[in-house]
Amino acid sequence: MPLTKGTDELELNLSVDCVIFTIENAGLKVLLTKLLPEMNWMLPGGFITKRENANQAANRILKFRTGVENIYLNQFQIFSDPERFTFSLPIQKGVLSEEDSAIIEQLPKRVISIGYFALANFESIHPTGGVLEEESCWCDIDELPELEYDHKQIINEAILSLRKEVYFRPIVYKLLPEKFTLPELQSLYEVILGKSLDRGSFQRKMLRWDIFERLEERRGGVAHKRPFLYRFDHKKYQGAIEKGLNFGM
Amino acid sequence: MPLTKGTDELELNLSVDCVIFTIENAGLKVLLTKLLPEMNWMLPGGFITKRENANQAANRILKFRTGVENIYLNQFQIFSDPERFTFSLPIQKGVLSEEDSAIIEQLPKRVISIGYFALANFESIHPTGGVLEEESCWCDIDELPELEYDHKQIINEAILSLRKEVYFRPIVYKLLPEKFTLPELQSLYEVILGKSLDRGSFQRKMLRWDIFERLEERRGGVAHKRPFLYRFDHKKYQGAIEKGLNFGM
DNA sequence: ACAAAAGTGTTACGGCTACACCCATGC
DNA sequence: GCATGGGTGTAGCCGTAACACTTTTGT
Repeated sequence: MPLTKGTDELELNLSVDCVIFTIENAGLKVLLTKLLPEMNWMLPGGFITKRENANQAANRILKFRTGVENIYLNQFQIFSDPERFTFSLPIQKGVLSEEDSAIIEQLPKRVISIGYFALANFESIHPTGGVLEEESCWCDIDELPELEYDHKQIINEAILSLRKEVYFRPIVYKLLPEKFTLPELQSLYEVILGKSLDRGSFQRKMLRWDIFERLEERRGGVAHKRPFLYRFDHKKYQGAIEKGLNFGM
Repeated sequence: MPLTKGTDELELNLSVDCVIFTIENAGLKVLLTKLLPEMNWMLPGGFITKRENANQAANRILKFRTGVENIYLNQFQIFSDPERFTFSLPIQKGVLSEEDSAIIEQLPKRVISIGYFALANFESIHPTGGVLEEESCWCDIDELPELEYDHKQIINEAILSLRKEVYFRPIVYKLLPEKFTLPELQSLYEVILGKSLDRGSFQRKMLRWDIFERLEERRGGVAHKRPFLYRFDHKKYQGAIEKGLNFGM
């Protein structure tokens, strides 16, 4: 697959980079990709096309990388340093098509990037696609490798923004499957906020918000009391918003 | 003064627009400018140059428009609709220099803009400068005229962002002179949040935060008890931050 | 039976709201 | 003296943290 459908359809100095978060094994991970084996890991991203806005570009890239639509997306910052984009891709005959090489040589020296973060449920996502048969992996935020460009900075800013957002909006459930237990939700909050929470207080706080629907089912297969399953309830959430409820942690 | 110092120094599809807030007569105002009499009012803004990042551009524009440096600035959103920039400037011989006309004809059809809001103290600002001897005015946010491009939308988003920010960070003092009274601070909060607050509770909350230094002086010339003057204390603020104090309203 | 973890009850504390009261000032 | 508005005191409510206790399950 060629890098683009044709240079003239892209805004070559405007890109979008996505920090896609997920939870796996009680750890907060981000999706990284490697364009070529000789390059460092980087964030999934791409140029904005001439006929879409930044949100549309981010959604397109997310769908391309994860196969999932309607993921939670948040535009959190712009990275506009004149020197941030130092394109180190080795241009070798045989690795890139003639067309792609020509495109890369035409790229401007300066690209500003719009940073998005996304929340994805690990089970429902299958990182695929990407250009040039590239690799991709979920990487724990405490074990980031060397990254291309300023992508490490982008991830760090994304984590800060995620925390800030989580501190006053109940968005973390988007990292979980449709049905989840309160202990699972709590462990999620603990990972993201980086501190432990009291179980009793946490449960009561969540239930007082009254935005989750408690199901009849319980999670089985555990060597202790089986916890109830809950599901996010959009109607209840809207109602709570209208009442001016405060979701602060 | 010509529009630019030379087209090749600008990123012609990247602009910055500033929503500069101030308080006057107990009303929240924004600074608007008019490039030419035939045009609608618009936000102060400009293209990013090749050697600066977005923050530097916003600071440069702010200094140019207000004469003040180190104003509080917050990058709050990007406006990237492909159709948002429909340049309606009437190009007439005699109004624009040959050079400027040539520049405008070269402008790309699409410009994305990075939205900033700024908080300025009314007394210390003297809106000046601007190109083409243009007018400028402070306009109440409840009485906005027709605006060029999508600038009305940008202002509305800026107001929302300002409120959000104010709800959990004590930044409003930046709209006041160095020394201010608690009632002045309260009236500011009331204007921005759009609701009235209890005086007693408000004062105690502010004092509990312990980020303002109470001076010996009082505000005179009033037909009632003279209120104390306060000053924002950066050291105390840093201390409060480190203690994890919550500045929620 | 026992360990492990879910779920619930209880208490104490702190912040917030609402209202009352007192004080200082200019007219 | 009086109206105006700043400053402070207080009682009640509510959310929260902390901890103890009970319940349910798999081994």
